[in-house]
Amino acid sequence: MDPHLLRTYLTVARLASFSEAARTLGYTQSAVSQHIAALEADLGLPLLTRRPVGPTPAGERLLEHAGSLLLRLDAARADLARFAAAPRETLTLVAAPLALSPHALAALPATGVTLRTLPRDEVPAAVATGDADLGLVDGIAAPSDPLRLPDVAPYTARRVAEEPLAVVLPAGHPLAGRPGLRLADLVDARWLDAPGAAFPLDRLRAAHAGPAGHGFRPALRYEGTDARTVAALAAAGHGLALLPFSAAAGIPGAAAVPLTAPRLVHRTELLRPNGEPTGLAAELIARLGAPPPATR
Amino acid sequence: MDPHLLRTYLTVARLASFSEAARTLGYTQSAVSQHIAALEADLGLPLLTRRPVGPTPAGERLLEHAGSLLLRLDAARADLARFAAAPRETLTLVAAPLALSPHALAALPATGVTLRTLPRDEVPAAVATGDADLGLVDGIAAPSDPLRLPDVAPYTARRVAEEPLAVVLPAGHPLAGRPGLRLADLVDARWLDAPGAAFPLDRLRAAHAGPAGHGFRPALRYEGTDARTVAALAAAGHGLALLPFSAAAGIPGAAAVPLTAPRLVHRTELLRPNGEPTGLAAELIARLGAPPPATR
DNA sequence: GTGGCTTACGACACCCGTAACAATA
DNA sequence: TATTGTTACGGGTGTCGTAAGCCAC
Repeated sequence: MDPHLLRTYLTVARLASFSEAARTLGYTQSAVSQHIAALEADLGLPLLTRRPVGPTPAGERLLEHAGSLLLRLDAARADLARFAAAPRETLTLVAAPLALSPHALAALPATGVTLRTLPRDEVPAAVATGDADLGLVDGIAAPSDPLRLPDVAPYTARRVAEEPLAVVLPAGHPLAGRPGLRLADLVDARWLDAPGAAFPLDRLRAAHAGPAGHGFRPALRYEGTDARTVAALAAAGHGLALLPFSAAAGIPGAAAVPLTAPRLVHRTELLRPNGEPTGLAAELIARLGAPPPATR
Repeated sequence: MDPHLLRTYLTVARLASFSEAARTLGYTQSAVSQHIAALEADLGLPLLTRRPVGPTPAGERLLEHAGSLLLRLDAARADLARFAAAPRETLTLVAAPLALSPHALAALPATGVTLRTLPRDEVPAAVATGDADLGLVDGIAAPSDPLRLPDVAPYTARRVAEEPLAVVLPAGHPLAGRPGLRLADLVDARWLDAPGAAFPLDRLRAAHAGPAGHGFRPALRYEGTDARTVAALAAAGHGLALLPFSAAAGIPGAAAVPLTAPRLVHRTELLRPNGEPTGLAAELIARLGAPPPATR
């Protein structure tokens, strides 16, 4: 189970072709063929069907492991590389779309920071592999509960902000006048399916904690990352949306009704590699700073 | 960053000796020396001090990564090996001490099961690496909240039981008569430090969610895994203990007072490798079975 | 001087590329 | 027959063990 072999296996499975994978990796087809053969011999199992090329059941299983394995390997190398490198003048901050609260934006220093936004679940990996120095992620959690983040590497997460959640509905909606709404009352409604900008619907199903599987039927799907667009879509009656209150308020034609039950908040956390932060990173951490850190 | 090199690095760091590591791994000292040199050359950093042998700061960092990396590698290999192996007649179940509720014990089939108990945080690794086929872990969580388990490998966790928590105090204790107790009122008390049988004290500090760091001062330390002993120690006045109600009740000289705030339960989950369970495992899962599974 | 890590060197295995082969569409 | 994966073979690289050096106690 040499990482090289895993990497070629992953590439072959992704591209569904030995020759394409060879081109991508800078090997000959022959070498790729030998890699796969070696892996199959090592594990004693066929991993790929040939012609057409695709993973066998065992291969599917290996795919689940190989990705995170290689990711962690990259993360380890990047973490050690940071140790050797001289402290840099500039710094990259990646953020999930909804993690950029006005407060966070105001806290950015004038110069030296590059900001990039990424889908929510790619942020931890970006920080782990050193693609970014710091990351802002958001999510739904019980008040003062840490987010559940994938542990692709040992990093430190620190609370940056918590704010209430709001359900966005058209201003004319029968429930729009309510002072608060309960998730349980909205299980059967149509919801905007906007995993990039709002939250994946199965996240809502999990939060609802009812009998799993059903409810929260998807209406229109939106693949962008702009929360304002989601709110506007909700205002136009394309489906409900759950957003942090600050992102939901002030949309023309929309009503933002606080979510009262279950007791959940929109939380954002700052991710950074373990260890002492360098100059500019330390400054940014302090500016965004908030309560005590929790290492994982 | 060949896994072999990581393995020898880990061994050398653990044993603080090149020659000992060589004996353990079946290499010569020379080979070990070359491994370390190769790793240091690859990363461009010194990882170990010689004479005495110990990790440098960068080496410390690598240790954090290397362990889980190799664990995941083992887990992947074990998972694939299961695919090749014939379904077995016998099955190993590992359980954390407090995860064995009377209900769970009653559900075990008459034959074919080997039961082993392990410290709480070794259970997921045991299931991942195939040392065990199924695992029972317990922990403290908000009602109907899944446990926070380390994701050493892709496995499936399924709720088996939830029950209230109780504070155990001596029968004569001033608070013993109360109908319920709040964790906040007990921050300044002395607590038994019994991470094996009860819960690590920093777990309590986290649950309390107050200003981190202090509170829940440790009294006597108990390193065994017997909950009954912990309860008896609490009865004898050696410090408070938090236990699942069923484990806390019925101890002579002890009062078990339900914990009322924060709203927490003792939850136990069944861990199994992803994929279709085989015959005997499927039976056990069904017997212990409860509500819907959640894959991670 | 002894124990323990490093370096030099040689044998062997492994890995990749070239090239001939096989199988599928 | 064209394309794509497999197999055979040869050269280069890497890895391990033996043995000699080096350094600290």
